[in-house]
Amino acid sequence: MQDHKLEREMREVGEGNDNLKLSLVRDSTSDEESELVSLSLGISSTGKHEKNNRTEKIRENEDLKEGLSLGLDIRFDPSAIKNHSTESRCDGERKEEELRVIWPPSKVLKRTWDKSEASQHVEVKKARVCIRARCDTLTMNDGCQWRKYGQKMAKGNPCPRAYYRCTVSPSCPVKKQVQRCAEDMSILITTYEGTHNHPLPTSATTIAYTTSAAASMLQSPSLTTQLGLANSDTVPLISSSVPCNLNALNFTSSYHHLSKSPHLYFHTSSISTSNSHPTVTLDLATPQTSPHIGKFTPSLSFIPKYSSTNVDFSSSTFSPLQSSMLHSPCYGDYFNYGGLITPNRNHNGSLMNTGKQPFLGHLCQSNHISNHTISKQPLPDSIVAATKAITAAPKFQSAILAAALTAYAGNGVRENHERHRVQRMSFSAPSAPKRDSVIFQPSHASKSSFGSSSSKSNLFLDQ
DNA sequence: CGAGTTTGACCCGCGC
DNA sequence: GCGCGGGTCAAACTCG
Repeated sequence: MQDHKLEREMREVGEGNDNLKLSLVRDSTSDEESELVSLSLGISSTGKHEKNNRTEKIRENEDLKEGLSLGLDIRFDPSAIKNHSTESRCDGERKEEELRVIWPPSKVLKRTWDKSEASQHVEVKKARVCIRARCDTLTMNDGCQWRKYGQKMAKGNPCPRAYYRCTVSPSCPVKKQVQRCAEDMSILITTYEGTHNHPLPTSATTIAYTTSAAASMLQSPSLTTQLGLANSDTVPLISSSVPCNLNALNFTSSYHHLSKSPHLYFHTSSISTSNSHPTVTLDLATPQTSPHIGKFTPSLSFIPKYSSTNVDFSSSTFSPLQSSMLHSPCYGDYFNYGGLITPNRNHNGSLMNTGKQPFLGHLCQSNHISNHTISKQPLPDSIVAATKAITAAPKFQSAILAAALTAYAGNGVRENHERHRVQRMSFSAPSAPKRDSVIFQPSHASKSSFGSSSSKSNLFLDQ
């Protein structure tokens, strides 16, 4: 019930802005299946803690009644959206503020780095989300600000593991580990742990949403039972094909009537509970053939709200993730489909480049991406430049990542979507010679794609 | 000079 | 109990 309300309000938010079309649709069946979603923390993979988990599950289900609850003790506050829908929808800053996800801590935290307090967060510490993605930079730009506090050589990997803390708030306990994959140095393995206890920029919430959603899946006893995680195995979700109804991951944009399948298939992800930290791994770097769509799976489905033959993002229905991602002040600067590409700036007006990647100076000048340019007039120079701008954007990688993660959730409903007019944004398989390529591939009516790499960027247009 | 990074030392949990 | 490895601390260093 509340989900439907949220859905309606989210859509209203989108319709209030010409460039923002939201479509958060909860399937009518999801009310039933939401019972299967447990957001309990500190899930144990073994049966001996099952009793505790059950207690936690009951507690968490009670929490669910109060609002959408994400894993890792994250609370999604629908009231913020409600407020948004009832107030001004034109004020960009206000929208940004209101669309920020407030993640209140389970308790007010002082700096949790000291050991005495760290012990109080053992449970929170247990759930981790590991993201494997091809990335040429030192770290993925996920929208958050991080401070490196350590580096260590890990056994069996020639590449050092770096430790970062979130510095958005001095009391934020969130940490991440970054390490290159030993087998493939182009793959960056980022492991997130903990819960932000402060408002996040929208661009950061994309990752936070998805990782926490994945964590919530990990923490679902029902799911773990289905997957046989009680045996402390790593379970490839691609082979399990277990329907995963994730409240948090169910942000896949769709029309209500299309959203009949609440099933999510994580084709290249896995859950591991073999160590002290139950970890869900979202593998965005491994190409795999999906039984559902027959090609590399990370693809993002869009349903054009209006008949669209262009790559018109503003007229497509995005999930909240996608919308916030693409229309946030951060992305908006780069992803301003009809506007000037300028570097991101943080709240203080200073340049945001948390990943330390150098901005491409020329890209900060007068490169434009317009709907018209993208969809109608292939202009190689400007397009290439624009593509570079997009891919050089400090937040873009997180956009890609979030979109890809969202895409996982979207795969389950794709089959339905494709009976209709579906625009699809897909992320190319790394089998391509160039890495980090991104393909926006609207199906049927139109097709266009961005491609980029560390060495060269290309934009392919195919009307 | 302040903020962020580097890096060796230290702590702690776990397996043997 | 011991050793190993992961994780963290904090002084030194770098950079803007």
